[in-house]
Amino acid sequence: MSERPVKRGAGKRNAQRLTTDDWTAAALEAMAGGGLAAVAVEPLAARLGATKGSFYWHFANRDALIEAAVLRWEREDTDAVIALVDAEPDAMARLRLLIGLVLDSTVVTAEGSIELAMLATADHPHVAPVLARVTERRVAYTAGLFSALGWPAEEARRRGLLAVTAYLGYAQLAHVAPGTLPVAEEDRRRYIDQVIGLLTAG
Amino acid sequence: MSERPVKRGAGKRNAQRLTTDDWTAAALEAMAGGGLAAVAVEPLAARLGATKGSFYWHFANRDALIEAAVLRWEREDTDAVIALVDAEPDAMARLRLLIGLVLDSTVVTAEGSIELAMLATADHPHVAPVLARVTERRVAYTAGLFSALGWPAEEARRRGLLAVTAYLGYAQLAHVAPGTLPVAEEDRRRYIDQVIGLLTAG
DNA sequence: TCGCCTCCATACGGTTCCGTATGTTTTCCA
DNA sequence: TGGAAAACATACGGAACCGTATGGAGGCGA
Repeated sequence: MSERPVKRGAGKRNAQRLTTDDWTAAALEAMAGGGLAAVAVEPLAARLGATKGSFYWHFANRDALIEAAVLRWEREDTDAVIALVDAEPDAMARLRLLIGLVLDSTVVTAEGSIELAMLATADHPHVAPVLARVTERRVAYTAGLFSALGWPAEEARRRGLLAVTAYLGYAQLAHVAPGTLPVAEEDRRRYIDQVIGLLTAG
Repeated sequence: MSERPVKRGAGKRNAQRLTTDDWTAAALEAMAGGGLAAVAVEPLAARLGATKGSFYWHFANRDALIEAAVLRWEREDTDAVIALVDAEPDAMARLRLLIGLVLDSTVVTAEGSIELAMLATADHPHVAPVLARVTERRVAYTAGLFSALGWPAEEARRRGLLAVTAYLGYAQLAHVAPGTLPVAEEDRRRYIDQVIGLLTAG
């Protein structure tokens, strides 16, 4: 447990004055731990060593904080994997890298994932459009990978769709029934190889 | 919209006296619509045309209602598909039937699914064990299907795992980005055929 | 029919959060 | 260095919920 509130992004001074970024960072942190319901003004203020007076100077209301937080998440955290994978020149290696990265990410951030919290509140008016955009980008990118591997557009789309569902479902499994997943490193590797093999079969 | 509160299971009389089943049914209904947070005593009582006085006679507290509701869901609603599929004698036909049924179920109950609400509150002390049991049963059953199709145990396990993640992910996709899924009946059929083809490839 | 037990309504206190109103401190610049 | 503006604290009212306390209506057996 970190003693003081964790600063996100470029470290500001450790003074008392808070910025809007401090609040959105705390909001995302709270969201990762307790879902959207944990993004509550008064608890957040207490966690930051401040009061509501500070918050309501930076934001109009709780809803504005939520919107700013999820938009920040979309902007800063969702394209990281795609950017990393896209640096790889070989198409097949890109696919391998992508599958390996995302399946590993589910176990690393098993408890307290922001993404799981977003999925858990997908109906919220400010969460829904963000999730829709992020998801559509992922499907399009993954489908593009299969296109680059030589499959025709519709076939590539279906395989990309299956790949994304396999990731989303894996994240859910890691959350609700981690015992069903392969734990040993060798078993994990075999599972990933199997997924890649089946996704590129035929 | 149904005018009067919907009775779940065998229809009781329409009188004023409420049973514990009436309360758990209303709880599941509320959960499907608004998640676990919507399972609140006072709103539920209002929806049933009663007051909290009635509720606290049938249950010790809100937590007891939640536990009873999720246990009822596990008991009554989670093995329906397995029971249906298991009646089919041919193994390959069982797999086809299973995949078709579960992928169709995601679109039918797109809004207001109890299962999505459970996944969204997977951390709750009473929800977690139920979800874990249900998920493990599903993985085991699906792995069994692949075993019956001739694959060795570990290989069957991996394919069953992939099948379950494909379902869970599909349900999430249908919820957060339905636009990415095939809408036309022909496209849906092609996608299902593709999934089955890849799951049984090699 | 009398009293008991079941089932429910009413009324209350307590908690947690939201949002506003208003005063207080800090910063920074003219 | 004074004073406005920015950044915060304090205090309040209100909503939504939980849980308890208590009393009342209605069936049912003795």
